Amino acid sequence: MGRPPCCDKIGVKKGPWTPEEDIILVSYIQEHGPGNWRSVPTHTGLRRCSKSCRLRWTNYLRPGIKRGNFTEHEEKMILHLQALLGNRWAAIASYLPERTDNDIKNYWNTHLKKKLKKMNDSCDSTINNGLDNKDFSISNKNTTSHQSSNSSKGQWERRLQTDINMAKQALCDALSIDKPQNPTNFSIPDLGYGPSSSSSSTTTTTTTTRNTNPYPSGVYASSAENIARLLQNFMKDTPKTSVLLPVAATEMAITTAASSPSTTEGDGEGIDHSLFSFNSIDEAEEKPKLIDHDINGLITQGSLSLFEKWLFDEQSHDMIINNMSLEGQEVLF
DNA sequence: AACATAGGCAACCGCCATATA
DNA sequence: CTATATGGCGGTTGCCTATGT
Repeated sequence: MGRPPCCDKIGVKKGPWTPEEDIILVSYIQEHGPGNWRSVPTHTGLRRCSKSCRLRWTNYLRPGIKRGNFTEHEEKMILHLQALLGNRWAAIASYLPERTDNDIKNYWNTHLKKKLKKMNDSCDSTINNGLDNKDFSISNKNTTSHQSSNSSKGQWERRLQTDINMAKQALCDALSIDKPQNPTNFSIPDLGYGPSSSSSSTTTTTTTTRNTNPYPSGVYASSAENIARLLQNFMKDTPKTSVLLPVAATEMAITTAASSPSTTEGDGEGIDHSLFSFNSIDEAEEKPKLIDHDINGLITQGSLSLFEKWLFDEQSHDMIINNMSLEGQEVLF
């Protein structure tokens, strides 16, 4: 009955991953592609649970992951998406392909939550000084409700559904406007976002890329230097180690360090398993993820792209956030 | 300089939906 | 159809580092 166990729990190693383990995992995935995690520990000899391997790959080793400080734009997007989607970090991360859900979640918990709390506190004091807090903004409502540990999942889901429906309504309104090509002209009254008259001027380079398509073909190829960095650290940390460095991984480090990302697709099952052959795999995995999990059935694909454009447009974003009816705390940033 | 505390982050845990035998 | 494993996700923990006393 059922499937065989992925790994025996006995002898499974826990805790931080060593560079050696990372390299073994990376080279294995480079050869076989991500997925089929159950076979990873047995084939690599890693004494890790398959789940742990998958997590390590998706959260740290996967090419294209951007680490370090979040930009102001990313921060705004997270705030906005969190207000819209709640703590659905994977869904939020799908809009920030360079960031992992874990990263976003951590950033939210360590930075943004405090920031919001601060703002809410100041807002509360403002409200107590004369404003009626019955009709609080949607942003605050959502934030507090999603964060509230007491709120049931059912409530949360209903709220999310309401939010999405409102966004959908707003999109329908926007699409009936004369110039649907210009997503920044959306007005989202139900969300408390004021009408926009801002032009869709250019955004940052990364944003521009994502504006056109949230999942550009080269998104993972764009920064695989974390693998190279890993190898560098590995070399630095264990200069005398005689661990057999997989050829593929070495080539990859050299390739990523030296060359710009390849834009060619590569033969999915080819012999040349370059690092960038992951692109097609990841891309194929991520694209439907967004549509299936987030707004599927609510927004058509055409509308979705407009929605995303709107979402990714920094200008409109600034406007939106500034117009979020935060009842006396408009100045968020 | 030594200790205490707080913050950040990687990794684990547990649940759920889905796949599979 | 049932039982069980897998993959995915969000919540939480615990270690490490930075900062304060």
